[in-house]
Amino acid sequence: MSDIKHWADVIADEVSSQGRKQLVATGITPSGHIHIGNMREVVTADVAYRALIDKGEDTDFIYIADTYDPLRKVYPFLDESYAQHVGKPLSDIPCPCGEHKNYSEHFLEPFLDALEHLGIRPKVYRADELYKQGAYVEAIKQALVKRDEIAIILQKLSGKTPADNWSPFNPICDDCGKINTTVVSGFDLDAETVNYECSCGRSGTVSMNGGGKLTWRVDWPARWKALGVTVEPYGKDHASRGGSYDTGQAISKEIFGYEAPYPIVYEWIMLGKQGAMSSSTGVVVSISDMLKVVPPEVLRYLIIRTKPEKHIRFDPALPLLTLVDEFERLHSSDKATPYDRRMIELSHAAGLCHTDIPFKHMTTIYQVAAGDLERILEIVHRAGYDTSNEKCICELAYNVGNWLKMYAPENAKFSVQEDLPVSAATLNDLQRAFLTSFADILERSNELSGEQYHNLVYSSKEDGTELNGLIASSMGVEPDSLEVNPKELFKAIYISVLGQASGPKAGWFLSSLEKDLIIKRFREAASYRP
RNA sequence: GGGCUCGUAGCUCAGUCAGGCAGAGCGUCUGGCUUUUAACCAGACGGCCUAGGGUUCAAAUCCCUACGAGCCCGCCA
Repeated sequence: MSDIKHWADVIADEVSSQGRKQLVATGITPSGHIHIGNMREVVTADVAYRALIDKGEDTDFIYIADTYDPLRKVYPFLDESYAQHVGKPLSDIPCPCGEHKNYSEHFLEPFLDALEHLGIRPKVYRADELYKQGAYVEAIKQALVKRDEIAIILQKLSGKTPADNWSPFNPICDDCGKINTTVVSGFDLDAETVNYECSCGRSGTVSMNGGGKLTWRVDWPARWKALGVTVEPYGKDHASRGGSYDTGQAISKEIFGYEAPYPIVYEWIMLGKQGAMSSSTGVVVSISDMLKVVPPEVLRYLIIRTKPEKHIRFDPALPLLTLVDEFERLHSSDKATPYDRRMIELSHAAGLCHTDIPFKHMTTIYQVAAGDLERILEIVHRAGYDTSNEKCICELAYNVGNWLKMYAPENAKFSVQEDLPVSAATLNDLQRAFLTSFADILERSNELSGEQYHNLVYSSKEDGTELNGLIASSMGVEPDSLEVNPKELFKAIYISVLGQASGPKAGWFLSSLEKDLIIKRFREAASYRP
């Protein structure tokens, strides 16, 4: 099936047209921490953008931060002092940590930082600046003049009748600073001003250049026209009949005389079994947390591999490992189909840092080394991996360490048990004989290297070796008739040390433990009969 | 109540627009790698394409209905 196209290329095919400049737009309101759910919007837009560029279309990509939207309520992560700011534009509210220019910058900056990591580089606009620069003045004038027509469109499509005093423009009160408490009482097209009355008692006049903003359902189509947007992804919340895309499309065409952009409707990202990701329910994985755990390419891949209209079930625990694995496999596979290769291409982010060490394997190495970077490098080297790119290995180790700390399920972790695990009761005679004999030999030897441990275990099945002889005599049989399957012996090691049937590369693992502990534990396990 | 989107292997999903033998990865099982594990390689198992009806020579694909999942319809992304 080599003729399957990636959805982004299908979109690019559909929108591309001779000579017209394409503008992919995206936007998010920076009213709180921006999570992976929101990330879908920008990644979707970026992929559409890249697909258009790859088709040779003249295309730009912009991101508009809705910094002029009012604060809706005091979110759980805000303190009560923010009650006084509810209703004010985000860009006029103080920063929660005091280190940013204002409230919206506080959330925007880390987000823009994450975009950089993901290789997403749109031209960034801030709504408050656009309004202040006058980018919306024409639209504001038309909207005010055609207020009634817009009201009819809204009524007809959404079924809601706007109130008598409704206006497409919301002035910002120059006394209380709020934008959702004012009522328009008049306007002057030549002076480019709007008169209002505020529920705080104030009545005044504001400029169309930043003195207020269009209400969302009008703001959106106004933006399409003002900036020339031709493609825009948006969440399915806008997609239902009578929703804001529907009304926006009509307003754009009938009021502003502009064809609405090509819509890309995307579904939500569901978090594990907990349902949709949403800041209000607290079901959230922030982008910065995710970037601590996985390379940016994988994050992009997560979003890119699924068509926008399907929801993505995202689980940062074990399934995340599978995802990373799948990505790495595709990345280095020589059997990748053109479709696979296209996905890899579209997943490409900034500063590609690639090692040939699988993420999953690193979880073992990391735990054996107890997170110690030098030991990790040592193990990696010993295992025969390419260690020339130390920085990438460290990055991977950093991701893995965070994953283990933040999301790893218990069964992906292992730790040396403080006491003899009760599962030692299941050990058979051969395993017991092996553990005793192994301990005996260890007692008489010096510290062993990982490889020596490894070889020592395997020597058990070879006639004439010390271990083989000890096991045979311990079991009271002739060495000739002794049948040893090393697999069983490894199991015995894991059970007595970890309480699990399997574990990391045994030799290297043992060498990371205290020799005395091994001897003591093996003897306990061998004689444990509850 | 009205609307939007989705339902394909145990799991995650391609394939649906343009009807033409039911696909991939993961997991599982089996075997291989005579240094064998949570590494690697090969093979196998695995499906009433949610259900029912319709159109058609031919339907996972198009149409209708039902069921299931998620979301929107509070001008609020």
